[in-house]
Amino acid sequence: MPSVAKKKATIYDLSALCGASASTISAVLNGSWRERRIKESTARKIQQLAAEQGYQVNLQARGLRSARSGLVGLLLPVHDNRYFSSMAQYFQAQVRARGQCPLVVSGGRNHNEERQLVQRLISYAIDGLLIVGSTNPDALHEICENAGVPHINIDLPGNKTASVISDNYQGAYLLTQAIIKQAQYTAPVLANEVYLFGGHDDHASQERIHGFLVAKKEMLGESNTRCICSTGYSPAMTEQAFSAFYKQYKQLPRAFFVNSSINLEGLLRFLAQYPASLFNNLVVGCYDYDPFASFLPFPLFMIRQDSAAMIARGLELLDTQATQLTPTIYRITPQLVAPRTALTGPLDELQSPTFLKD
Amino acid sequence: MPSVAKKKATIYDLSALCGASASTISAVLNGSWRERRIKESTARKIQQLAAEQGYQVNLQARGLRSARSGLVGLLLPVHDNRYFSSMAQYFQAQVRARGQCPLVVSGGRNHNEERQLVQRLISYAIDGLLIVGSTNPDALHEICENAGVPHINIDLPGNKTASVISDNYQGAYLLTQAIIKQAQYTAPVLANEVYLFGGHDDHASQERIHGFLVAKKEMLGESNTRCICSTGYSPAMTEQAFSAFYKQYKQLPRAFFVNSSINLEGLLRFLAQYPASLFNNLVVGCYDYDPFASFLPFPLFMIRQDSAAMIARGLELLDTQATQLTPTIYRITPQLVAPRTALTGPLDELQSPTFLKD
DNA sequence: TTGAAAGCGCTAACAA
DNA sequence: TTGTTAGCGCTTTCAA
Repeated sequence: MPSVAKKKATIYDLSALCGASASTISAVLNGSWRERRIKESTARKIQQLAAEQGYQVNLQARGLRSARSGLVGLLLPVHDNRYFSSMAQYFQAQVRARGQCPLVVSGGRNHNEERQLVQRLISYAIDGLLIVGSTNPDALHEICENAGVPHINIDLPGNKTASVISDNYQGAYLLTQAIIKQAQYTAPVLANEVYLFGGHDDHASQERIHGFLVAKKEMLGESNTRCICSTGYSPAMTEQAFSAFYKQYKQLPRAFFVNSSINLEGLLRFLAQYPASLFNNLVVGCYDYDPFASFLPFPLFMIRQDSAAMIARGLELLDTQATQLTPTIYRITPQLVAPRTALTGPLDELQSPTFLKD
Repeated sequence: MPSVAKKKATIYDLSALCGASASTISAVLNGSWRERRIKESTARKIQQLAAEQGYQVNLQARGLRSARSGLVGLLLPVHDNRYFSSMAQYFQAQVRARGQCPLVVSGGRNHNEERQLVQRLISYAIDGLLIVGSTNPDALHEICENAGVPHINIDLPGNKTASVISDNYQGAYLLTQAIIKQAQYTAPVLANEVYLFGGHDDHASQERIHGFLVAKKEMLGESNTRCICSTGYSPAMTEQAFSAFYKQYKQLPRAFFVNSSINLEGLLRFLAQYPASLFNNLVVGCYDYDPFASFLPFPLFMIRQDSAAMIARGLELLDTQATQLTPTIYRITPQLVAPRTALTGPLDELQSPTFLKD
């Protein structure tokens, strides 16, 4: 660097410049000056001086002294996904509005990685943590609990602290009804022609499978097989699942339910290997919403989970967190989205940027 | 909390427990013990003790003392976008691999917000910052420079520090060629039937417009109008742009180039208002890649920018940052993606999670 | 090979 | 209404 970085001003520098003591400066600059009964005029003077000098608090020092950092953590499974990244978007806005700083990390659905990240965040003295979609939230709970860090589970519930989740049963029920009805427009549908792809051993999947089975039974009666194909949480593994199915049955099911947009991506990888004309009559449901997916060339019903509400509720709960014997699970109602629907999202709430003028 | 958080162990607690001094403990626990010529056996002993006691460094204290935090910042325009969120994904992985902690924030393309965020990050003593897609990177440069924080521009270049950008001219040239060729399969194409939607006054847009115009001229000759429609950076504004075009011409262009996936979302909002059959012959190019968009029911060519390479180069440069009179701009070649193509992404590099077993 | 001591920049009692 | 003082938990000379 050419102009070597000027050493940053401290409250002592300001103190030397204006004669007030460091503690007065501190109080003025951190907003506690009214309680400290500091004269309005001194406060103004100091604020002006600070501005002139380009003073910036050292938040590490403040955090060290006060044992809180102003950082609020969001632990996601992955960034690269519309559902989770919209959570990040809302989280960032809401945390900033509270005057804190968002710290968004992703653990790649790897439990070890998640543990390490949480440890790390705690080492930075985060003031709170939202844990999204962890497959072992209770282990993370122990870590947070030991460190006295308030934390809430989002999307996948735990048994040790409050959780905010999508109403997976309800969403799956609606989604299943929708795809069956759609398939029935073409021809009557049999119970064993409707499948679910996904279904791991986590809570969300259980509930979705339940909703799927109930809706199916109500509309089509009992089937002799469960019609559930396990995929993984990656596009590649999902592609394999579809390939395997296709190899065995020489076709895809009349209608099927896909557990998330990540799985849906796997379906596309599968489809890409064949001419588009081969799968003309697909009817698909996806438990996730993606604006582009909604316009795919087959009827695709989706569920949009209300990530704004989930984040808002999660942040609220961080403040009120009282440990209960049986921690509450808050269910947030998701929305069924018909094919060819372009919903608005978090980006629509951004301020109009300056280039609007032209 | 029921079991009130045990006060966290400090190096002094460990010191009391094992008789070694705080400075010895410190050296052992931060890895500098070999240089300090501490006996292997004492080191082992202390490490074991620390593990037993569940000791965790206080990174605020370490940071305060050593004037670095181990935090590396990534400032994005928005989270909720495949291009930027894939950057976040790669960034997180690479920063973690370097033993540091990623701090991803988004400024919503609002310059004030960006300034505040950068100030904030600096207050946390970040060790470096990648500035992605800022419309005024040079103003942010001043702030970082004053604080002595190494920083690199990504995606949109600045004049004050090195920048890593997509080769926008080349990408736009290829994309334009592709959509014109595609449209020509149906019938000959005139120069004024091919449009570009997007085009703000930033560097990337300029270069893309240039590539678009050159490719068009080469293939179709000069046209009497420029065929460029300004949209904003939001889906809503883009929808308006398409509506306005449609109102005026009663149709969309034979082939057109859309500046980003955010603009493409605006196109879908427009399309959603009409029956699908009305726009059967669209040929579209999008300067961004989205796996779902690739399977839309019209030929959609896309450009995938190499976010992995951009982030990797950016992080490399952070280490070597020497201010130059004319800071270098590194261009990263993007990839033309044919319709119906499902590329792999950052999620494919994640470790296989444990539930693979079933 | 280790320990003692000073101090990073801030906040919060306690005095004045 | 303001100043003095003692740390927060760590790193880093300097001594031993």
